[in-house]
Amino acid sequence: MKFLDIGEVCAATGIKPSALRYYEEIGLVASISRHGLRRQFEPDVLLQLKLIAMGRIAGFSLAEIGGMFGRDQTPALSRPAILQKAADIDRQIRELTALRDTLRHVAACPAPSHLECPTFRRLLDVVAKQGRSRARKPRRPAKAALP
Amino acid sequence: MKFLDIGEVCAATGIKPSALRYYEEIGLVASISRHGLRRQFEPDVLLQLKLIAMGRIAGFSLAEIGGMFGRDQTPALSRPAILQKAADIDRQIRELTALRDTLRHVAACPAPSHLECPTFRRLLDVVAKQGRSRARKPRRPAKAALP
DNA sequence: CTACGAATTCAAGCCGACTTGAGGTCAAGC
DNA sequence: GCTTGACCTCAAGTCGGCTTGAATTCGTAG
Repeated sequence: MKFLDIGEVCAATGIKPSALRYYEEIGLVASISRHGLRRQFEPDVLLQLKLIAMGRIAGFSLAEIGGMFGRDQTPALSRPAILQKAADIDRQIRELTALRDTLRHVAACPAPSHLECPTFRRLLDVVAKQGRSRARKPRRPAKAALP
Repeated sequence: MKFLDIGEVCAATGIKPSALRYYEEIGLVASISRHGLRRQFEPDVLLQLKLIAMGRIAGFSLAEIGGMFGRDQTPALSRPAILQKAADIDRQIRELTALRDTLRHVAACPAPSHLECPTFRRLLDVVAKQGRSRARKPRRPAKAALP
């Protein structure tokens, strides 16, 4: 059984030990045993951490990520819920695309103030329309934080 | 001179007065005068706030957004720097696409544990390759919260 | 056998982005 | 002219996601 020492996991992923312990503390990953004090992980943890990194980049909280990919084999989220997440990401991709185009335009446009440039305003309108189409966000249920 | 009362701005954008004051405090937007105590804004602030919302969705911090689109007409960021941001967003889009595909696969795949599914692993590998090119600090976008 | 260095625990701290609460001010409507 | 309600200020609080620091425990190299 080749398990991975926490140090190896950190070296392989670039994640700090403290972060890894934190992930374990909140139940996002699990260490399988100890070597002395040192946590040992199954190699699969590397894939899980990759997944977690993906989720973070996509803007999901650790709690949401835990919900999407439960540590155990149970899917943890209903099929429709997962598809909803996928749709959310699609929307995010469209917005990012608009932002990217806007930035490229800003880099190219000679207008003195971008707010005066028609092309710029058009790009903003694109985003505005998408924003309008999406469902209303939670009415301050638990949180609205953005790190 | 038709200025917008803070209340109107909030109504138009869904942003809370407290958040708007915070944005002003950190120099992201500027109020132009007061009506009694009430802040008055130029109509352009609505576009600026749209821009800010875009940036937040894209995962940029308020500081970064302020750097990209300074309140005044000066571009605040060099042309290459802006293009670099655009390239970063392109990468982010690719990662989001991979995550979305992974989620859709998870919704469809019958394997007992996704870590055992070859398709799933292949998707992860796609992301892994991209991630290696440059580690990106994850930043959680704010969810729009209504009062 | 001892020293070393990496990992451990636990509590506390930090940053970003706001929100909340207490106490105050104001212009508009009756 | 008084009430009302939205806004004001300022300090403090919150939440997520870690990091840092102090004191400690190991396994391994020498």
